[in-house]
Amino acid sequence: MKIATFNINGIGARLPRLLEWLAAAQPDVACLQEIKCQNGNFPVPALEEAGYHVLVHGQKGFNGVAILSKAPAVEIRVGLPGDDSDEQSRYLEAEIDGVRIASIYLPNGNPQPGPKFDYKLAWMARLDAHARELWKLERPVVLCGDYNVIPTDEDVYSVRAMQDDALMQPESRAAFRRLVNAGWTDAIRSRFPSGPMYTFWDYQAGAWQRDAGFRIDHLLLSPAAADRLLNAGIDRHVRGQEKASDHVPVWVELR
DNA sequence: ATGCCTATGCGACATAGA
Repeated sequence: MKIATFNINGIGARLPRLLEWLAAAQPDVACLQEIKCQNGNFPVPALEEAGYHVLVHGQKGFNGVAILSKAPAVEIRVGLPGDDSDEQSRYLEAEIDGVRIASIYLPNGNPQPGPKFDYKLAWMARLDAHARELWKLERPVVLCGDYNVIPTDEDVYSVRAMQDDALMQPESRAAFRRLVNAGWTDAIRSRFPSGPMYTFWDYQAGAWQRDAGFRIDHLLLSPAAADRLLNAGIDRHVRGQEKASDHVPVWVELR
């Protein structure tokens, strides 16, 4: 079972690239982030024609997450619990082939300090609380998405260039560590323990050409899922295509 | 110190991203 996460940065601009990647990579499940459209404008027919069931949690203009699956999916949760006043579409959870899977678009948090950074940290605390509930299921769970956290200095092309960014503030990293250290497996670091494993390259200043990237898209596996881990990888080549997203797909294969 | 680029929207620039 191949499960992927892909921040597509706008479905309107990315549909051709997404369809090409689905056809080539053949994921059983694809968790998407930043679809940037309302539910009614998501191209469900084109994706169904490509062989996928579709769950969408959209929003006009910004944010928005979706889950595509070859097998039928049961929608478990729309939106992250813990704050009824939160109207941003950043969390969608489904049960697919006996695996609980979440598509996560964690707030960026810039500029910091400020209200956006406060929202990021509050959102991470809510995610941590919900992850602990999922943990209690003692079943295969995959929490995947754009976490907007650079976990360590090894995950960024330049610590100095990014030192004031919300993505690698000590508070952001501590919150991510608190989540992972509860017992989740960071799939990419499990497979590739060291070295740069970037998942994002900015559109600006030739970041892709000079490999000025960082690792912010993650798949966290519960013990029952980690026991089934066969392989993990990053589809770097996607970033070099015309009209590419600034993120690339990251995936795991479970037995 | 800032912009660099890209996507979206009741567009003709502003906002958000990271």
